[in-house]
Amino acid sequence: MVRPGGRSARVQASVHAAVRELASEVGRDALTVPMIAQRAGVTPSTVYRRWGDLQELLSDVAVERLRPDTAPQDHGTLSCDLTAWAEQFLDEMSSPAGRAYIRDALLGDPDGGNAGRCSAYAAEQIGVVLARAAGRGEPAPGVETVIDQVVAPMMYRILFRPDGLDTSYAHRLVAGVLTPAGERVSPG
Amino acid sequence: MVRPGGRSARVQASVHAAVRELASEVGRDALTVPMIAQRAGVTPSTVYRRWGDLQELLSDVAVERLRPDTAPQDHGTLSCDLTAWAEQFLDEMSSPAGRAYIRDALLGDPDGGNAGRCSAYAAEQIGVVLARAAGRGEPAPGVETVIDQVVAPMMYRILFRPDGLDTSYAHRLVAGVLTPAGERVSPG
DNA sequence: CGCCTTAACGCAAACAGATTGCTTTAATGA
DNA sequence: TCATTAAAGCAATCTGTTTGCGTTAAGGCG
Repeated sequence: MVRPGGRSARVQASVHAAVRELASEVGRDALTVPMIAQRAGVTPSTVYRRWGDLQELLSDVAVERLRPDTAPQDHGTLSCDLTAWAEQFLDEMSSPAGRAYIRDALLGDPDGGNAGRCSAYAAEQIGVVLARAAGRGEPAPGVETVIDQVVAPMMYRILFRPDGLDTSYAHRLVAGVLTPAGERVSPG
Repeated sequence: MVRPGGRSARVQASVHAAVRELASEVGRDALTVPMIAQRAGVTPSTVYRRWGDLQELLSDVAVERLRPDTAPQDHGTLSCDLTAWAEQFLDEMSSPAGRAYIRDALLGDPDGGNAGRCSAYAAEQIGVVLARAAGRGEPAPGVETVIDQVVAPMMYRILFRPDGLDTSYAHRLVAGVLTPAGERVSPG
């Protein structure tokens, strides 16, 4: 029996808000469960019983913040749409805050559900862009292809090689996935 | 003034060994610093002073275990070499143990140094394979291209979508990076 | 509308891991 | 061998975590 409404919902909202507030006040690394509980007007045991530990709570909050709040903008062509989306994605995700959210989402995630949700967000956004292109009659790759050739390389570098990432890298990846291979140049 | 030898080295080796032993005995999630310290014949404060916290210690150990112990085998052609390497990489990294190591390496890694080291290991192995191909006179892509189109997609799926990964996925990725784009099929 | 069941929360005590000042050991260089 | 000092040991303290039990209130039902 799950109880999604009423007091439980208020506690969840209050705790999430407390995490966001305190993270911006004292910094993410200084967060503790008792501190969050006090700000949320809740006892620590409530947090531990619901989320298990600090990492799972942070993972929960991170996934919410990584959820796109709006559909990708329509620039008229697949190339422009994908480029703009990739540019924004890289920009947001490679920032210190973005990297912290990604790490948190991956971290406190025993069953992989939160990570899967993050990936689903990106896939959904890309799906919108590609469906739009199909509606225009433009030839377009599949969602999985874009994930493999655009999202995955950006995410890999964000996580494993944070240095030297810039807009032109996103541009090269998008160009690569849209360009017939003969004319392609190395994205390195 | 750093002291890499003598007692410090013994403590480091002893603690690392304790982590590996205990991880296989009681499971990674049950590890605690006091437990590790006792097994290593060391006081907890020593571990905290040297590694900061449990996550950084586990990150340290994880990176060591992710280091390849041998050069990629030579199968005679670039295609075979890369395929075999990618297959083994995916196999090792997508296992529960492999995923735990990757997560640990990413996790307790404030400055990104450990994650960078992991990426460098892969780049080095790929570099060997590609240099071998060049020695044979085979045409070969650059290391960065292979990382973008083979390593990154595998790692992305290991971290964000652990389901449905198999050998054929690695094969498709390698085929994709070695095949002139006109004849390419979608890797999805 | 009010009662019943029980999930979820509050409280507080007990526990365990993390931190720190001070002392002691031993690695390095002269 | 001696002087220096990084690193380890020890122990007290502090803070975060866990848990048993009583209380509150959400959701279901007559």
